[in-house]
This record gives sequence, C-alpha cells and structure tokens, in this order.
Amino acid sequence: MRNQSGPVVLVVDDEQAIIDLLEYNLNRDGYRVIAARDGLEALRLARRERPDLVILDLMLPGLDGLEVCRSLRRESDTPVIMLTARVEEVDRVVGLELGADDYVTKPFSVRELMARVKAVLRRTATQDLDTAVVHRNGALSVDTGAREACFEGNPLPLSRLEFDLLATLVRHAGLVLSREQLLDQAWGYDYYGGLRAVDSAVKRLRAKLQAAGGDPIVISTVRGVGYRLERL
Amino acid sequence: MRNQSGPVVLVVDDEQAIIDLLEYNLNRDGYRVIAARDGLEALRLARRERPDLVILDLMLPGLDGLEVCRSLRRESDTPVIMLTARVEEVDRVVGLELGADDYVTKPFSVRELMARVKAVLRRTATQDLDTAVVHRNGALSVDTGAREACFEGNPLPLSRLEFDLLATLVRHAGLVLSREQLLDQAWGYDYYGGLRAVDSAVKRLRAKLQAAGGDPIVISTVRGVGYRLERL
DNA sequence: GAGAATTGCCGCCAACGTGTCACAGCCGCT
DNA sequence: AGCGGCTGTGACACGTTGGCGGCAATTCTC
Repeated sequence: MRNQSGPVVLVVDDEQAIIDLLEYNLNRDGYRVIAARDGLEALRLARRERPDLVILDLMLPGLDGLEVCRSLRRESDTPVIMLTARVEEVDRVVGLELGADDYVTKPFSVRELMARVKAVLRRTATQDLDTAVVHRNGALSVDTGAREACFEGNPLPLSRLEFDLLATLVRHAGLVLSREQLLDQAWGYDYYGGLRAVDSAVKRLRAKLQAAGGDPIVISTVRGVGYRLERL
Repeated sequence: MRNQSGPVVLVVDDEQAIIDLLEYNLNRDGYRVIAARDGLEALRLARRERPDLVILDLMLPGLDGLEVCRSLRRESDTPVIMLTARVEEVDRVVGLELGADDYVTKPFSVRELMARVKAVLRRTATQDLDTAVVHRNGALSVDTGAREACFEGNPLPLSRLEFDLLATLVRHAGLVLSREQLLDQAWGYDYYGGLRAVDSAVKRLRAKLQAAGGDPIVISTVRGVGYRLERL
C-alpha cells in the first residue's frame, strides 16, 4: 500500500461499525488507523502512538469525549475532529472552545469526513514530514512547505489550485495520473464538478511554465488516460 | 464505443415519482438505471446486477434503508448515496445513519444529486498508484505506472489500447490468452463489440514492435485459441 | 463596493484512435 | 490436393479526445 507509514489516525468510538467504516476508508487513502472504544483507552493509545490526528466521538462510555479532548489538548497539539450526534449550536461552540479543529455531526457522509481529515492535516502540515518537502525535477522545484515553485530559476506565480496541481504532479513525477486522481489529490473530495476542469487547470499551468522560459512539454498529455509530469 | 451501457445505478425508493425523476436524469447523463421499491428487492437486485452505485432512500417499507445500507456494506464495496427526509426527521435516527459515501436531504436539487453521483463514482474509479510495476521480458519492458514501453531500447509510441493490450500480454507472458480474456482485461468488462477487434489491435501492436526493430513474432498466434507473448 | 484574479464550463475544431468490413492468404485436416 | 475455417491486412468511417479561447460566476483584494 501507499504510505506504508502514512499519517496515523486514532479513531475513538464505541460503535464497532463506525470504527470499521472509518478504518476502511482511511486505509484506502493511505492513512494508518488505530482505534479505541472508550476514553481511557483513547488517551492511553494517544500517548503511546502519537497519532497525527484524532477522530473523536463525543458520546463515549466512561470518560466523556469532551474530557478526552481536553486531556489530549493538555498534553499535545494533536488535531482533533469531533463526531457529534447533536446539531445544536451549543455543542459546536463548546467543542471548538475545547480545541477541536473541526467537528462533524452525525449523520455524516464519508466523503465529507474524509475531506475534513485531509483539510485538517493540511492545515497542520507544518510538522508533517511527508508534506513539507521540496520536490525537485530538473529545472523545476516545488516547495510544498512554503508553497513556492521555481522553474529555471524563475519563481512561478501560481494560484492555489495551480500550485496544488503542480505539487501533485511533481510528487508523482513520471507517472501518469488520471483526471480522477488529480481531482482527488489537488481539488479534494468535496469537489463536485466535471473532469474537464483538469484540462483547464493544466492549460493555465502550462502557460505559466512556458512563460517562465521552459518547454511547454514538461506536462505531457497521455491521450485517453491523463497527464504526466516528465521526469527530467 | 465504450460504455454503451455506462455505469449502473440502483435507485431504491418507494415513490415511483422519484424513481422516474432520477431515472430520467441519470439516463440523460449516460447512466443505466435499475430500480427497487423496497429493501428486499434492493438487496436482491444489488446482488444480481452489481451496480456501480446505489441511491438509497432512508425510509422504506419493510426493510429499513439503514439495514439495506449495512447489508450492502457487508457484502461489497458498492458506494451508497443516502436520501433522507428533512433534517428534523433525521434526528430520530441520529447516529445510526452511517456508512453512506454521501447523503442528500430531501427535498434535493436534481443538479446537486447528479453532481454527487458523478463525484462519488469518480472517487471510486481512482485506482491505486501502487499498482505501478515494470514488467520485463527480454528486450521488452513495460512500465504500467508511467505507461511507457520500450523494445530493444527504443520507446514504443503506443496508444491507450495498444498499451493495455501489451501490458496484459506481458503480465501473462508465455501463456495463451483467448480473445475473450484479452477483451476483458484490456478493453474492460463493459465492452460491446466483436472479437475481431483484438485482431486489429494485435496487428497494430505488431507493426509498432517491428518498427522498433525487433522480430514481429514476439506475439504469436495460437490458431483457434488466441495470442501469446513469447517468453524471451 | 469596484476591480482583479481565479476557476469551472462550454462550444468548436482538429487530430487521433479504434471497430468493422471485405477480401486475401494461410493453416490444418481429410 | 482440395476444402473450410481462421487469421492477417488495408481502408474507411465514426466516435472520442483534448487544446483553445472565451465567458460567467465566484472569490479575493484593496
């Protein structure tokens, strides 16, 4: 699987069905999952395994989710996404005050939760070893930490999307990526749009690469499949 | 020619009006629709037809939508979009409605639902990056990640189909593959067409292999059976 | 709040890929 | 040798694909 040592997510819920569901989907996206069924186990696991993210059900047997969140906060800055059954605004405020980075109300869609997981991890990506890397490919360098890219020595004035697209491509330099894969990686789960959006973005990216002085062929089209950043 | 019958969507709802509405719109977007009016029928259809996606109303006569969803989950990876009634009514089943890839509350906009259908299917369609492997057979090398093939050191300018065909052959180098098997692997399960398409594709592939300098006999014909890539 | 930037989408067009067909050649069997 | 059935081949037409320019909606910025 990808990311043998991908980000580790701790799932805390007393329903096994939910743990299974989240584990399945998180694994599919390259996360490693550890699970706890109650608050005490959660804290124990968190201390030992130092997960990159905690998904925490508010309602837990024994130690309450709020308590767990508070304790987690006290001893580390691990980001937390809360699962709550209540929609009332009160819980939201309380939850956020306690330091949850995001919250999702049940019933939730897997898509939405995955989107938030990714978003939270991106936000706290400063220490994430995987994400803060300078990728180099010939005359192209992409610094995902500073979100800066250079081509032939010239800095590239890229928009957010263009940068994410280029970063995705350079991260898998030499491989053909389908439009679906690109949408998933650069646009995110929660994108509801057509595939041709990729074409447009590639067009704009190519234009800027060319304006920076290089061949426009750095991103090649693989007809019927997708795009590939040529390994230089 | 592809997807004469596009992705199959199973719509489960007890209101005929909704089935009709969704069927009309899904058809217009190139999906094939099958419908069930209650939970048991849904499960039966799902098992038999193996749809690519299920749109499932939460409130069903007889077997409940949640049950159906759970059962579907248990026996396959089929993604599910859940239709639920108004948010207030959701509260009654709060915390239980899990396992759907996405959910939409009634009344819903058709546009939005269509967008989500597309998004969920796109998400499922993304295959793993890790299946990227370089196969080697004598002077032939096939890189499924970069989708590049070389013969005698010369890169082969292959089309999508030609590449997939060659990849299939090299994956089973030395074995005879029937036209049916080749169609299944390289064209896809949803291919509608004659067997002789394989002949044409093999012809083109042979021509390109020869143009790259090698013997054209690398792919040999097994009369009455199929084709085989000789192990070198 | 106006202007600029971003970004998704549409329509057009050219190029490409691919299935089909008809026909010729080849193979194996009797 | 002759025959029937596969298979190779070339031509062709059709559908598909992706680049391009432009537009409109949304978001950002000052």
